[in-house]
Amino acid sequence: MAANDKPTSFDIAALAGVSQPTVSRALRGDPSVSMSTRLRIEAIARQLNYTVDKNASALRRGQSKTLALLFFEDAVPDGGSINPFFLAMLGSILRACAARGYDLLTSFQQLSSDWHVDFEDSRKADGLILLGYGDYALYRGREEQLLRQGTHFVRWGAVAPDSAGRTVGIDNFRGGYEAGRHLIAAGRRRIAFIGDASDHYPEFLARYRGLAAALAEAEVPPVDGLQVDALSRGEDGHDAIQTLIARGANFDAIFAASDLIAIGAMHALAEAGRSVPDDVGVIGFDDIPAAALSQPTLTTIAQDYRLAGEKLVETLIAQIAGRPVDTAMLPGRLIVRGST
Amino acid sequence: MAANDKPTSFDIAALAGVSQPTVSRALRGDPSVSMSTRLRIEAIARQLNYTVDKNASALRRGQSKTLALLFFEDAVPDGGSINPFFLAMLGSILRACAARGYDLLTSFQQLSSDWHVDFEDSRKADGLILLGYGDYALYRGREEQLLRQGTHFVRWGAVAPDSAGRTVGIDNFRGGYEAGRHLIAAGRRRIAFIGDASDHYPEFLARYRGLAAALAEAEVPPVDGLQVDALSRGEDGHDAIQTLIARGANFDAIFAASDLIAIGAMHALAEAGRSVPDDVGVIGFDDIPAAALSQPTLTTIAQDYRLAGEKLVETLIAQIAGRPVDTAMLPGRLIVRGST
DNA sequence: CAGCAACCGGCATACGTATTCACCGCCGAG
DNA sequence: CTCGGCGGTGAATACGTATGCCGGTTGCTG
Repeated sequence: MAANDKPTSFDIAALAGVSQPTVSRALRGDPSVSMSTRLRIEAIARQLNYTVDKNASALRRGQSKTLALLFFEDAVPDGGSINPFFLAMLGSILRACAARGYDLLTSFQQLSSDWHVDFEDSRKADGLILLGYGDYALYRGREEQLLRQGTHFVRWGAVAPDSAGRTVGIDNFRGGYEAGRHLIAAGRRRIAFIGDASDHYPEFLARYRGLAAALAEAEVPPVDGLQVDALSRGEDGHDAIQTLIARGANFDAIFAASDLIAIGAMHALAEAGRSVPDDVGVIGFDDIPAAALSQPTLTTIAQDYRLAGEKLVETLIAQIAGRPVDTAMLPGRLIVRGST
Repeated sequence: MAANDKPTSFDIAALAGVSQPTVSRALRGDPSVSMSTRLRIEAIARQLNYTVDKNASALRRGQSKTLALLFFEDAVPDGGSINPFFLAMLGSILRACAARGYDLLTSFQQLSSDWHVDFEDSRKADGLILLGYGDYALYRGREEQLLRQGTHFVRWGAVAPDSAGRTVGIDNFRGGYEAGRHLIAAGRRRIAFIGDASDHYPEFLARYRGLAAALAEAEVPPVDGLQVDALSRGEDGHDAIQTLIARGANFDAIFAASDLIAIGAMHALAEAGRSVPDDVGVIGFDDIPAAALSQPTLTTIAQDYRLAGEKLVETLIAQIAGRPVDTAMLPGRLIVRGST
């Protein structure tokens, strides 16, 4: 070994007086290596600062102990920032991976782009985690391609019955229902929903349906004209409120499909001179960090991103290992703050 | 090739009637392959959905076309969330990597832990990006180890003269100075600084010194007792304000070392019945997304994370390629919003 | 004392790509 | 006509690890 090269298992072997395969076995904890040999090898390895060459290892074993995280964004203005909720998920996914000895590759994808999905193809990753709100129709097709190729993946999103074991998501319907109940219990009767309620965004749609169910249950008569489309940015929420007001809509509460929308909406309400929560109650969805920082602080349905990341990783790894997996539906949790 | 296996360069070669090395050369754009052969090979590769096995490629070439991003956190409460500013940086780093054909591995590190810094050691990455506020003393030593090992890395942080080419950072002193000038121009005279001003956090310290310089320049007499330590969380800012008030300190403006701190501080001010910006002006640092969403919206010194990510990646890649690099100092930009 | 099992560990090789070197044929110059 | 050169390609091999298979040693049993 030249003094400057990274040591290889051959170097260790030479120093330990054994063969290279024995080094490999010893370091991987193979029981067919005696304790004393293992200890000797480990000591030398530590001393030389040896680490397994993951490329060679991955090449030989056919798996890389790496997962890839793909963020999707609908139309990213090029400097645009990512929805904080997904960033929070990133954190918990990272931890879950680390706990299981996996590394994580991260990547952005435009929904419209080709996502060559090079990662598993090129064997850099053993599986894919798909994350992002976005027009469902757009990646429906890609997903089928992944299935055809036998790629391992899990998606965060609306849990559909047809994607068994490949989706982990929150119970959006239930979340919407809880939000509705909370507002109704607070005496609100004319509740507006801000968010796309088409099947292009199945998660938002489920939240809307949950709200509708709560209203029906409480026998609150539905009011027309209280739903406004909005995607996920704060500006969208802001604009939606202006639309409502321009329509002359009469509302005493807002259920926003995401916290970003809700916060944008609160700004618009403040500009319009409506007080939150006195005139209008506002509830969001996600529980992003900014929800606790806004003024007033935002009541919301928290998605447990810690559990979510955990579940995503666990499900994916099980799938890779060929273990049976079942679709996971996680609970949302109502967090009452100042806005209601 | 068994029908179900991923195709290799040998499969392409057989179909194209050439040898495997020719396939490798053709796909890598080596000019020694004739145009007609190249086109034939490319067509077949596309048809078979062939992608280069990155593990084999990395093993053979000794580089992986992958960078690793290491987040540092001082003391992470296990579910804790990451400073949004760094998450924003993550986004821009991702884009910069993608633009240059690099993948990005992401990882958390506790400052106290061993960061075996396995990534470059184990050849999964060609270089490291170090990101995080944190007690400088704690990773000083590790950095020297990296240098000894010849690891390629760049750090985001205070640009020190002794770490030539390995640090990219914002001009914290200048940022603090601008913040001070802005507050003074607004008629503030008793400006409190919230943030650690010891050399354990050189970035915060530089911001503080910038403020001091602005005060001196304007011949505003310094006031004692207007600096309170705070790390980076919102609660720290909140507590710091309470400390100030408990001290009976008389202040008309706050310069917080980070936006999170500033937002926490604004909450504490609201609780204490002080109006922002009427009674107290508040300015932060970073320009995290929540700064535009808080109420009132927060005046701050923006760090251009887009440029920052770009610079980090560019510097690191240059270093890997053996090109000379120089330390980069980026400008901050004052963004005036509602809090001043 | 022979036979056998359990235990350890070595030999050979496979993983898929990139690169070095050698080779062949062809063309133009001398 | 010969030779040098060059464009284009193939053969061989290296990268570092993991693993199937097999052989040797030890200790125990009958």
